[in-house]
Amino acid sequence: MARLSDIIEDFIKSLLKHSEGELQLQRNELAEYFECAPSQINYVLATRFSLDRGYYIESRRGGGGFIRIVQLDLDKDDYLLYLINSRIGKSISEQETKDIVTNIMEKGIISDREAAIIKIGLADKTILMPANLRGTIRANILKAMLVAILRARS
Amino acid sequence: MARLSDIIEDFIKSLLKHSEGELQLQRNELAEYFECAPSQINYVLATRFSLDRGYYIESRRGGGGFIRIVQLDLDKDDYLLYLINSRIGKSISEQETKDIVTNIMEKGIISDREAAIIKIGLADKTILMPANLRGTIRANILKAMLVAILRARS
DNA sequence: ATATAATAAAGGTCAAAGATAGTCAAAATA
DNA sequence: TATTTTGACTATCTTTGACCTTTATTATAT
Repeated sequence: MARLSDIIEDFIKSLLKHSEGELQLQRNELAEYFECAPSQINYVLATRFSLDRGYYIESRRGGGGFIRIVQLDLDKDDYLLYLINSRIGKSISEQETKDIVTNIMEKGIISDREAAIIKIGLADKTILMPANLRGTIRANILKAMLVAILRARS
Repeated sequence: MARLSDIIEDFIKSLLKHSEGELQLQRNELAEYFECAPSQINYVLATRFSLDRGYYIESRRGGGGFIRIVQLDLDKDDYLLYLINSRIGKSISEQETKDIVTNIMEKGIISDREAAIIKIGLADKTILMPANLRGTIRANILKAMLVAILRARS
């Protein structure tokens, strides 16, 4: 028996195909269509449309609320993708971050100013948290920012 | 399904475009035009034409009363300093951050891509910490990034 | 004519109700 | 055991309406 989550995944992917990699839908509507709990939609999004898999989710609550799924334009040997999926991991130090950011600047992927913004924002001095948390926070933010760069390129 | 508040927002913005950044209107008239409660106009003004978004509202009650919406045009460096030294403070929400960042983008202080990097990096979803810490972390990072922008320009 | 009181004509505030989406952990299933 | 499904509870955003405040105009008294 095919799992419902997989069916929903396929459904969303077929919608994405017909909409140029960007799609907006309503959680409750979709849940009703598949006769499942609304939170199952969140489960599908979290497990099948994660950053690691090349998707980015935005949403809004309240009247007229929605969920937007953006399919990132993935080039298999994209260096940014490697950073996001393999290099950065769960936690990263300030020095490693600086090295990575300087590197993508030198490659011409980001500007001097973008590099400066990211480096100062993710410095130890800026993230005033216990060291163990700091590395995690930094990794999450850095990965998210690289996604923004990936997205802005196409 | 489209939010009425967004429609009213767009309407006001199109009026502003044709009137050089300053506009006077009557609350009840507008409410009647959109068939909504007059207080919804206040809601739109408060959420879409806030200071953070670069607008200033004046009004007057009684006979001949009006609401005036002024699109602010500020000195870039002064505004950045104001944000860093007064506006942001110890903690700031995701929505306020988005408003501010969108505003400085519209003013030409940062690029689209820089705005996207900052907004995605400082989203609730990115900083996965208890809500109280999140606001503090965000405020510190945002201020640091604005400093980088201030330094990199001029 | 002048001061004052009543009325009308705006706009403001706030909280409740309505509309979505998110989280988390227990229960079910593979 | 790991993954999936469900549901109770939470968070956020929008819409509405009852009640409040301010300003202008008109009526009244002196």
